[in-house]
Amino acid sequence: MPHPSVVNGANTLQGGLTPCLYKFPEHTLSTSSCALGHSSTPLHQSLLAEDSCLSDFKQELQKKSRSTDEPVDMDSPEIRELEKCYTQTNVGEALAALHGSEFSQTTICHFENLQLSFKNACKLKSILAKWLGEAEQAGALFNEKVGMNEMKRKHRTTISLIAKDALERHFREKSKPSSQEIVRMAEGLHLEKEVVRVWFCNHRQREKRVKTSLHQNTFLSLSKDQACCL
Amino acid sequence: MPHPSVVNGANTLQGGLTPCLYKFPEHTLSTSSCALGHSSTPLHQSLLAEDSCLSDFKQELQKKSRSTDEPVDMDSPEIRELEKCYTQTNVGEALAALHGSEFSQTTICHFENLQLSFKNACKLKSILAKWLGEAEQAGALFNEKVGMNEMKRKHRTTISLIAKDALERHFREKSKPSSQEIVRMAEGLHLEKEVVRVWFCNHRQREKRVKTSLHQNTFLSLSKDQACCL
DNA sequence: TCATTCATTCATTCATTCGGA
DNA sequence: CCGAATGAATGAATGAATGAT
Repeated sequence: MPHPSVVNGANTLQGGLTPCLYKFPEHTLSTSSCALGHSSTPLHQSLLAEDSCLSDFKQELQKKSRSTDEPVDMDSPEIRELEKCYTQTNVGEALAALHGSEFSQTTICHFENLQLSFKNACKLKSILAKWLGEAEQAGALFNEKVGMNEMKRKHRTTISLIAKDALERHFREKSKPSSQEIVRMAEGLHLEKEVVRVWFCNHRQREKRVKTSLHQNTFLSLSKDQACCL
Repeated sequence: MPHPSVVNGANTLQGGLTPCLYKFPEHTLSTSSCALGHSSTPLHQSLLAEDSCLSDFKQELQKKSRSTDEPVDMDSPEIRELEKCYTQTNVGEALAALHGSEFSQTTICHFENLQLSFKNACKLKSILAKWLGEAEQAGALFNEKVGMNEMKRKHRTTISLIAKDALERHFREKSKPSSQEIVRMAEGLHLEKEVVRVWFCNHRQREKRVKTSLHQNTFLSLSKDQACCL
């Protein structure tokens, strides 16, 4: 897999394409401490600085992702070829090259949309920054996916709108129901207990994300013009 | 992004350059106010204000699109030149000029025929409205499309009528077949599994569209308050 | 050129894994 | 069991290729 550095080099004029990603304030990249640390994580208090930063990052990544409509002045076909690769999926895969692990499209998507916990976002940001910034490596090569011999996954349940609505109501009343209560709800809605349990888990996660949301300021800027039709 | 109002001021061309197309009833442009059914518009019975709005908009856009037969009262050759441009394709491309993104002929077509989700249609309407409102630029620069050297796309499959029929039947019975079932169907019809899977996805989308259809003026059961926002 | 169908990319929802107490 | 991190499956938005004028 092509490495960003290539782009970077060829891309001297661009400004647009050369991500300021590379130039994050140090602290935001603060790296490993952030990533690995289950150790005492630093205060999350003043998120704002961090926040805007993340936003920028996101934008840059997005720019990078869809470059088609950019009136670019570099014509190297290789470059174009490269850029095509920056889909969420491919970014996720590419990370495997220089970083041990790779990530799913889902995760990259969450990241771009600031839908991760602060800590998690930090970690990913650091990884991404590294990836974007680092030159070397024939890291190029995508390592092969080991075809996981799948254990069959439980069939994905589709929760009806009605049921969802009910759950949501329950949730508002009590976000952390007891096992008993879960069973009862499940019966009432004709859902498996496990499904309900997991739904609550996921919902709690989501709620937390929203509350702590890194979006919060983005939020404000949205409101005026077309808040509606979006 | 230039704000409409700004442009407005700069809109010296109005008389000369602006085709009548540009000046459709204010209310149709009412734009941002998706939810605000504020219309001095004759209320179409029980219709959602929004709905009629969209319809009108559509008509206007269509007029715009094929202007050939319009008894236009302006003769500037430039104008004619401009008008030539208003094909679905070009509308889509033109949007890139003042709006970040551009759209395909396909999408514009869907929009005109109200074949988009409500939300999606709202969004596009707002963009288009803005575009229509801004006079200048309009004909202006169409930015060049860079010949995309595509990553190879899967060759488009043509599904036979017979197969389609079968699929449709299956769909009526179960719109959301399991992986297993998909495989079985695929085998039965000599199609790739993926093709069948995607067919079902697309069909579900279509069905939903139809159900929620913006066409059904008769019964838009959506509450105007909720429908749009959120 | 306009309309429809098959395909891809982006976003969200339900599921899984794992450390922890 | 929970919460956190992460992903597969699905839905939504959008487009290329094809069909129909």
